Amino acid sequence: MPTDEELRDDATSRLRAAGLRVTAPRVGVLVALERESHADADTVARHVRGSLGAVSTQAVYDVLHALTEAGLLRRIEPAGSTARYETRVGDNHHHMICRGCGVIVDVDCSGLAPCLAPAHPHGFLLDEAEVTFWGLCPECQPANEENA
Amino acid sequence: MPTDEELRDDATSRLRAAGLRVTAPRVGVLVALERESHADADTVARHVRGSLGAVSTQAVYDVLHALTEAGLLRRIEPAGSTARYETRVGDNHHHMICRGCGVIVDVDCSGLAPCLAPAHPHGFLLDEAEVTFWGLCPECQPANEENA
DNA sequence: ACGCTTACTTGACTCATTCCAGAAAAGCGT
DNA sequence: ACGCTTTTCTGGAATGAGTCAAGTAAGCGT
Repeated sequence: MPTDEELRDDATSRLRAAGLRVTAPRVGVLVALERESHADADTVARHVRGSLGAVSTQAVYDVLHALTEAGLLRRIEPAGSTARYETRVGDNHHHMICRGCGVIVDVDCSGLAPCLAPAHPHGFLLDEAEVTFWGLCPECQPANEENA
Repeated sequence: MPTDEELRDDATSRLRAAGLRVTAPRVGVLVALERESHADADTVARHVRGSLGAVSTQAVYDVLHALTEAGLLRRIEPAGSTARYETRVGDNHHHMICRGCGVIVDVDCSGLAPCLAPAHPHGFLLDEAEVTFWGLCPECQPANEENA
């Protein structure tokens, strides 16, 4: 478990590497998402406020957009949920989402070539295959069986 | 191209088979989605009003929910778009979405077993793998190249 | 045809997110 | 350290998809 300082330093490096100014809200957002991946804008805002004090909602949305634009964040929009963000970018990994508690877990792509080539592309020029697995996490499986 | 009457009869049968009451808005919604698949609630409402006259927005939402619940419709929520509906249910097909014009095209699953089994399920009990292909449709490819 | 039950209407309302605009603050190259 | 430029703040308002609630209308089994 890295310290907050390590996370802040790392976030700072990434911001500079992307040619962006290093500001407290930006670093805070990156640290918050390292601590809790797949958080929504509101959750990120609460994390950032917890460590930095007052930060406007506006600033949080601005930062999330700017960092997503710069490729430092990836935005995902699972069905039935608000937009969520993660710091893991650059690889085309996928997600498993629990229908019970909503938890989102990263899944490596495992290089499934078939997933990138549908049987009939109909002339489409594809650049991404987004895969979302739906099911029940270990926590929610027993609870669900009892209800059934 | 089936006639409206054929579509209405077919929709009526499906409603009865599902044990649902046959009402004008319900039949209208099913016919609308046969005519234009992957339409959002607003588009469905406009179609239905075009053929039935006044139908409340609420009724459209109620019908879409009820029919989705009953398994007569499938709801998809692509990132950056509102919820969309289609009448093709029962098979686990996927979608290709054009980043240019937003058009959605069905893609057969082609039985890609790997897509249903991630490398590390982390104890999840999965019931669905949702695949969305992103790219440019044939129409939007030239336009995009010119801009580049 | 009757009446129970389900569906539809109306209108107010929530929620995430965006936009607006001016002022204040802060980063960073020199 | 200075000053230009970008970012953030205040805070108010608007948007658009979707929901809630209570009354009215309509389907359908008898």
